[in-house]
Amino acid sequence: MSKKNKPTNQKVMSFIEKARRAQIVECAIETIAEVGYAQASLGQIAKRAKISKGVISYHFANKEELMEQIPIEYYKAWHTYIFPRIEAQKSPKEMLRVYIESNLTFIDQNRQHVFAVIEMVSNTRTADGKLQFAAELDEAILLPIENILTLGMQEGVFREFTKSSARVMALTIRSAVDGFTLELTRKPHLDVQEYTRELVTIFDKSTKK
Amino acid sequence: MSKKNKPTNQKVMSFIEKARRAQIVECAIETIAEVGYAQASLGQIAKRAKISKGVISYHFANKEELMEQIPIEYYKAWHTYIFPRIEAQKSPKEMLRVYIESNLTFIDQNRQHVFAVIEMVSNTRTADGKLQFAAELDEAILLPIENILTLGMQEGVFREFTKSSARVMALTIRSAVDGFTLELTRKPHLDVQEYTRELVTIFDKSTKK
Amino acid sequence: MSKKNKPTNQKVMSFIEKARRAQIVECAIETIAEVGYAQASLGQIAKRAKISKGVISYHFANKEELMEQIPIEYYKAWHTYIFPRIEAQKSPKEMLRVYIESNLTFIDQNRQHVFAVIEMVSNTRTADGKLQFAAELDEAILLPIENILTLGMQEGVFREFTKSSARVMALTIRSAVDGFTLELTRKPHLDVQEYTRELVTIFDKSTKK
Amino acid sequence: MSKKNKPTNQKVMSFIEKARRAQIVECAIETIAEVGYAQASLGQIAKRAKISKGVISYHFANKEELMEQIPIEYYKAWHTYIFPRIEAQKSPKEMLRVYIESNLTFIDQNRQHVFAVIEMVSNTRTADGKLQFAAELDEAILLPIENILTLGMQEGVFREFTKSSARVMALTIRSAVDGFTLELTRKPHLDVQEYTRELVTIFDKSTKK
DNA sequence: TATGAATGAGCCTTCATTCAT
DNA sequence: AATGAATGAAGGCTCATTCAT
Repeated sequence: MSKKNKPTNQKVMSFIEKARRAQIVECAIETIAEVGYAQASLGQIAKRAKISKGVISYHFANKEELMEQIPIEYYKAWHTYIFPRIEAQKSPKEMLRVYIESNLTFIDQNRQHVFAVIEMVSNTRTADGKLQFAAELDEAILLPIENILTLGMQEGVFREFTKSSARVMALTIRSAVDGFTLELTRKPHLDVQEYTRELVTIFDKSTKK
Repeated sequence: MSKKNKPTNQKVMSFIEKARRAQIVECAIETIAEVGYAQASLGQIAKRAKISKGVISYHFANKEELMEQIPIEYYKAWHTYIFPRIEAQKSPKEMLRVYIESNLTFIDQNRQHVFAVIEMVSNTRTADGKLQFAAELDEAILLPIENILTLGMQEGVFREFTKSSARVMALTIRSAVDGFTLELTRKPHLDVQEYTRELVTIFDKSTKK
Repeated sequence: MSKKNKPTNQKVMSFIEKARRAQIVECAIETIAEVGYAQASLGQIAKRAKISKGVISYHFANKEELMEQIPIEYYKAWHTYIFPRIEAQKSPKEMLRVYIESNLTFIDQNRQHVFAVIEMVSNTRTADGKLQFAAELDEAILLPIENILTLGMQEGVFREFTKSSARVMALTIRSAVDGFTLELTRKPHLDVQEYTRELVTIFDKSTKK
Repeated sequence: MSKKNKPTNQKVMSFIEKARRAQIVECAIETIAEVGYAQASLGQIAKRAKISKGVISYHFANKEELMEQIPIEYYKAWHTYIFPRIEAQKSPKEMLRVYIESNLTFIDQNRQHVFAVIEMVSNTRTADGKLQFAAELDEAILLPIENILTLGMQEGVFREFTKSSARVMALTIRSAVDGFTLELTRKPHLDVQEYTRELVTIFDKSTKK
């Protein structure tokens, strides 16, 4: 994944160490959100964190390791927020509604972080030029949607989906959520509730029997 | 838009000059598509084009002017491809189908260019950190969808749309198309026809009365 | 003066920082003195200082900030050297003699620095092509001469001077000093004492009643 | 003088060739006068001359050869203007007055050319970093003054001068003339006649017995 | 003779990274 | 655990020069 092998000896981190890393990651997120990935140099990040550049290098093996934390942290927070809400629902139709609602709410409440992740995903590459997080992260994000669709189909409340048509449906829902993010970036005063209602309607209709 | 005023005196370009510029733009597209926007330095582009770095500076005032050509050319080609096909349709429903079909076909046939534009859109910023093309380009792309939706509503074949719900619908369709692009990048052997059919189905259902 | 606003927040510099900057400025002076302003690239300066190019950028915001130090330091040193000597004199005639003597001595003892400043003055331009230091620095240098002339006239030991004829006289004295500098550059083994005596004689005669 | 040996086979130049070279030199003078030596690239000069950059390279072996013409042409014109006027005088005192007067007039009437020469003299270096024209040109310019001084001394109208005190006197006069040039650059609306009168007075007094 | 095109060296600057303290 | 200092590679750009046409 990275040029340098990640150290297998996952050092046990002290509490302070963890806190310091978290603080730096936080600053990295803010920086990316404000000036964009390309301008988010270690210098910029350090300045915002009011620490010296060296500190970052001290706590992270390299820039890459720091940047990796951003989607990791994001995914953790996202997972924690989304899943309990979905699992609290009984019907697939409700699950889908809640998936859309909770995603949009989560994005609305974590704008900086979301934006930083988007910046990263579209910028970070492996040595051979492939997009970095695309594959793995996306599967993790698509799977729950596909599961809901499958469940709904089995229960007879959704229309028929083949494996691949379920994937297209899942990708479209996912894209709609990402599209909302971009629109929110462009129009920060967007009426989130209305947008949510519309998306729910759209995907309610398009999954109905 | 740029710090340096764009020269209004569009110099008359010789045929050769035009061809050379086009060739360099082509190489820039390839380079961005392969290594990403951030890594697409003039050096990289020149290497791919097997010319010296200076040649690029000779034909373009600066990197910005070169990069600007990419979405400009893209939008021209897109417009030329999409619109006649839509206008050949009689019903809004057909128009929407053809919008989706022709977009996916166009993307499939211009993968590199599309990808390069996506990279650019998500990377290029103005001096104050705002995304560059977001606003203007997006309106140009969303408007035709909104027009189709409005038309379909007036003709009574689509459900009711308020101005803002039509916009959400349009954004969702647009997002679905962009989502296809990303998926195509990740899975180059994707069954494009099937994907197209599914998207048509999804948005047929979600716009229906 | 410069495109980038000069930071008003004069950062408190550590002793080491000051010393390093001074050392780099010193090397810049040497470099300009040896190869001329046009050839005095950061690379050249760094090579002479046996440091990497980056170090200069680390200590100075940009080349301009480094170069600005040269006349600033020069003027400080010049002022410190010249003025006490003039003020120690009682008569305007002695003041004029000492002005010439101390200037020539100062130049003789700071050949490189003087030369570097001359190079800068005749090379540095503002964006609109005007010579940079010409105006401001020159007034600061001419004024003391004009004051001596005025004083001598009031005391009746110098001939009459109008405001503008005093200026021509001052300019001529200043030019003679600068001319000495150039001659010293061309003939490093010049007899400075004799040259001084002659200049004193010339301007003694030409100011006499 | 130059890195590349000047071709010994001084090709006989056609009239047209001479005219073209003269035109280019003229443009080079204008360019230097307006934007300064450092900014006077072949591109700039070519643009002003409304010819292609290649033309310059075609007519001059390299930039250096072009630039060399500027002081050469200047010296020719200067010589042609100054000497007949001096030789028309009978007494050394008159000669000195006319030397100053005609120099200032010449400078006033050839501002651009004079300024371009100053820029060049202070910028052009040989490979070893020495100022280029300093030596040779200066002797040619100082000698006539020294001759006047010697003559005046022999005729008993000037005070005693040793060889080296005559040189200092000559240098001072020369410096005064150069100082006038700089002042003229800074204050284009200078009263040239008054300045001339003052200089004549100054050097009349300082050479008098 | 003149041109447009191309080259390649050099410039200033930014930045991730290293290291002694 | 943190810092300031230094490095060196790479970036975009300018420019004198070369060359085929």
